[in-house]
Amino acid sequence: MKLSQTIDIAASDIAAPTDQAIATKCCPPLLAGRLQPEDSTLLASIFRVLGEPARLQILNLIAAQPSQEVCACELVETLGLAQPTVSHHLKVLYEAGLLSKERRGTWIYYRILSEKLAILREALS
Amino acid sequence: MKLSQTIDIAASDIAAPTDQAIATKCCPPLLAGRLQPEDSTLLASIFRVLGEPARLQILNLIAAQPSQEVCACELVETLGLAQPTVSHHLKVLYEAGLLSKERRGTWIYYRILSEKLAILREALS
DNA sequence: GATAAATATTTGTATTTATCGATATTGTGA
DNA sequence: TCACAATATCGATAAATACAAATATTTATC
Repeated sequence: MKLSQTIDIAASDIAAPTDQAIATKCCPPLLAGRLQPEDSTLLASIFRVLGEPARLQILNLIAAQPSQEVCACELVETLGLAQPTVSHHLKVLYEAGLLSKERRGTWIYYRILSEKLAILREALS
Repeated sequence: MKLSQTIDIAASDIAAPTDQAIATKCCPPLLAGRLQPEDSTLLASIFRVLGEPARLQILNLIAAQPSQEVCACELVETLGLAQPTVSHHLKVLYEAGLLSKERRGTWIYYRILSEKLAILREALS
């Protein structure tokens, strides 16, 4: 019998699920130096992920937990969105490198990857 | 005869052009405290503005100028986009409170409103 | 006022994306 | 293996938006 395993992986640490991968290091300065066109596309793709209220609420809900993590099932209840919709948003956040996922039995727990947020913060400095 | 006037106004300092106005103070903490649904919509609307490569390049171009400002005509040349498209992006940035505009004769110069960027940075902290 | 230049708006189209129902997949426990 | 629960994927639709051509507006200069 298989016991519950703990597998914690960030999307951007492994091979990207899609062709338009998002590099782990993508820290072009927005307000200093010259931003290359490719870098602007990369940065914009991350900001666009934050451009949805539901996704911001997901990040906020995770950050509000004492455990700093939340399982997908809780999100479905809290956000008032359909399960496929929540799953979609989690995937978008995950593939952007903003979340890590960790399976524990049937449940999957998501955590914030603060590195990516730090990159965005630096880009705004 | 009318001389060139200097009129420097930020979109969010005056009555909003559209119904979905963006408040000047909109600093709900993303990673601390509870984010209200309305706040998430407000924050997302600003992040969405940054979710376009052309708009990030506009901000970067302005920041790269020693004068910290740029006239719209330069942007059209540099970005390689049609003039209406650039005008549209400038309008989006302006109405989001990220840019201020200043008319000097025929030309209009745009500057970055760092306050809004600071709000976003705090939201990511 | 008339003309030319810079910027904004209008309008239409194509693309992207949020949403959800239906269905598939994965893991647990009996 | 079977049934159940959690999550992911598929397919379709509606809404948002980027883009540019055509046009309008604003401003400076004559």
